[in-house]
Amino acid sequence: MIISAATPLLVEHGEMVTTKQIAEAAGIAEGTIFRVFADKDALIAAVVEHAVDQTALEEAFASIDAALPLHERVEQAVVLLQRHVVDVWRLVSRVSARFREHPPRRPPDSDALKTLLSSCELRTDPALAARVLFGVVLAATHPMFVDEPMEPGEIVALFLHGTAGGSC
Amino acid sequence: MIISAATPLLVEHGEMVTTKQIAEAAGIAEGTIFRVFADKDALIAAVVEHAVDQTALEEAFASIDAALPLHERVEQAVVLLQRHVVDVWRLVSRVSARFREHPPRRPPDSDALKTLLSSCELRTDPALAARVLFGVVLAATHPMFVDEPMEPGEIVALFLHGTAGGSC
Amino acid sequence: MIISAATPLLVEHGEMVTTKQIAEAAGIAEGTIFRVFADKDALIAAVVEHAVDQTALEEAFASIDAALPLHERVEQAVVLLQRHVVDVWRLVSRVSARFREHPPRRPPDSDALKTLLSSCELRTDPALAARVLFGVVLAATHPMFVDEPMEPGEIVALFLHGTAGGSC
Amino acid sequence: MIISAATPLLVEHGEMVTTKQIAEAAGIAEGTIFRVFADKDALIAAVVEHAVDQTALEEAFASIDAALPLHERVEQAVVLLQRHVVDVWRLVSRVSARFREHPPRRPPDSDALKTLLSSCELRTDPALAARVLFGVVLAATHPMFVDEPMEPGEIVALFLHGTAGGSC
DNA sequence: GATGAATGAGGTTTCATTCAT
DNA sequence: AATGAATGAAACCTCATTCAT
Repeated sequence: MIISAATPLLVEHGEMVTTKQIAEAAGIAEGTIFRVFADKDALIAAVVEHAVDQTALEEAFASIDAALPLHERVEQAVVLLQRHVVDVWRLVSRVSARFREHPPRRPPDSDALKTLLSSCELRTDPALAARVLFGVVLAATHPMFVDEPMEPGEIVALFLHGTAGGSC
Repeated sequence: MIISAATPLLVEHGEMVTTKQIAEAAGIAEGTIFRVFADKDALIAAVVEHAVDQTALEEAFASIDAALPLHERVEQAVVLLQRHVVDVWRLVSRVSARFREHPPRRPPDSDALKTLLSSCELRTDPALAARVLFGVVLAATHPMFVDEPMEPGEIVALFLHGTAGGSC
Repeated sequence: MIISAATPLLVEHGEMVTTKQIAEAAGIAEGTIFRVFADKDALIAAVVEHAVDQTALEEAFASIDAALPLHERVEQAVVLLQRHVVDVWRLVSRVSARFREHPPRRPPDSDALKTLLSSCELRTDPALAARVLFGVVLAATHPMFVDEPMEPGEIVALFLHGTAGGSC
Repeated sequence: MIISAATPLLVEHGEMVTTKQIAEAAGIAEGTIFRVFADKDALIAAVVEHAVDQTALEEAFASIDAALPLHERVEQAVVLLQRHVVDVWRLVSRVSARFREHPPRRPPDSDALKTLLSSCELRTDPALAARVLFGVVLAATHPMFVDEPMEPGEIVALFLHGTAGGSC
């Protein structure tokens, strides 16, 4: 599959990746790429569209049991977001220029995630909570920011209770 | 100055920016670039090195009055980080591939910021607090995540007290 | 039929025509062309050979009644040549390079036309007369030279009596 | 000069000529072509425009002495047209597709040639005379029609007196 | 026999880099 | 020192040709 072969190369090299590299990685001839995609730009667009397709992520959020205690629900959401951050946002940030006009739907916009976070136990509105959760996960997971991803449980605690509350 | 002319172009186009574009923006001839930098790669490296140079940021952190109440100190730090996020991390994320080997020093690594956050009022260690603060600022400021940056005061509240504590 | 589908395309695009275009016009698969012709060059050669096949033209010339008055015979020849010029020479001139070595038989070489013009009423030899007739027809008919073809009768008059003989 | 190097190649190969061939013939690097012309199409357009520029031809016609006897004037025009046919119309006919919309100015449209032929000694109007002269010259000169160009004097005689007037 | 997806050689075009001025 | 025309390697892309179906 061309798209799956191209994705890691696009993460690695950005739009500087060559069609030759992609063809080699996909085990096909260079010309074959252009039977499937009009040009290199269309291929990149397809890779990104495929990567940011959040159907799977949305379904995963939706399948989290709403009856669980808040911190367990959030922890499961964190695990999903961590994987997504590594898989997708490294790609998106590499080719962000092409999102000036039509930015992709962002994980914090997920309705299922907002539903998950619409608890009377939180004092913020769900949309803001989702965004903050994503930000903390990002900073605690993305290789641009940390060498090793943080543990989900630790992320949940920071998200829920903040950093204040020391011993003095 | 070549570097200052090249920086916004590098943010805009990533490494796909051409030396011709940079020369035009800098108001010099294309060939002159190569009297200053060995090749295009050296120019990009210099742009990034200049951008991530945190001397100014470090000094700004250091100049925050340690006698201020915690939330005011943090708010001033948030303002600095927001500016830095917009100015620098958009660039870094566009050319992140070249940081696989030698990643640049990240804002949360700032000693002055850690000192600022080494308060007994926080229950986390300063390094973790700095990282979380950066993550929240990033998610609340970067155009890839929000259309409009959030207010610093709001960010501080989330950082310090988290999202928990609803009315039930 | 591949050849008849390819002919107008070859007139339109010259040798730049693609085998894909020809296959589409002929309503067949691209690969089928190569079951019939060794390669694209052989197809073009066949198209040209078919186009310049003057059997029909020769027979038409031969069927002109030799008992008719000279100017009527010539006029019928002009009509035939005009059709031939439009149909064939637009093609030949587009691919003329391949005739450097083995040029196709040219209309003025037609034996029947020469016979038609071997009249004691003409002061030129038939071969020259045929060539001149063809030249006048060409300049008076080909869309490269005129917007609208001239009337056959007018062409005959010029051929027979030239342009001299004004009122002074 | 790129244009003068490209002209004979365009006559020889039509639009199938490669930019590599042109660069080699011009003794320059292939890339240099694209510093001068936007693309291959612009180069071809420039070659044709240069070739069909009839300023020189027009001036040459205009410099023919109007006081000369008609047949001498015409003979000088024939010589000019013969050279032009060989130089220019072989090129134009090879790339004629691009003249569908805006055909180049044709030699018979030359005002100076019409003036030259506006003699009371001719019974045709000058525009028609010019076209006929061009047609006869074409058929008597172009390598697509004759192996060896005919003598100018012979062409003049055919033009002026036609072919009729045999011995019976 | 016919098909059309796949191929890859080769065409057009770009662009980092050089160097005579 | 600065220039920018020239370079040519390499990028993107086309298309004649092949071959498994």
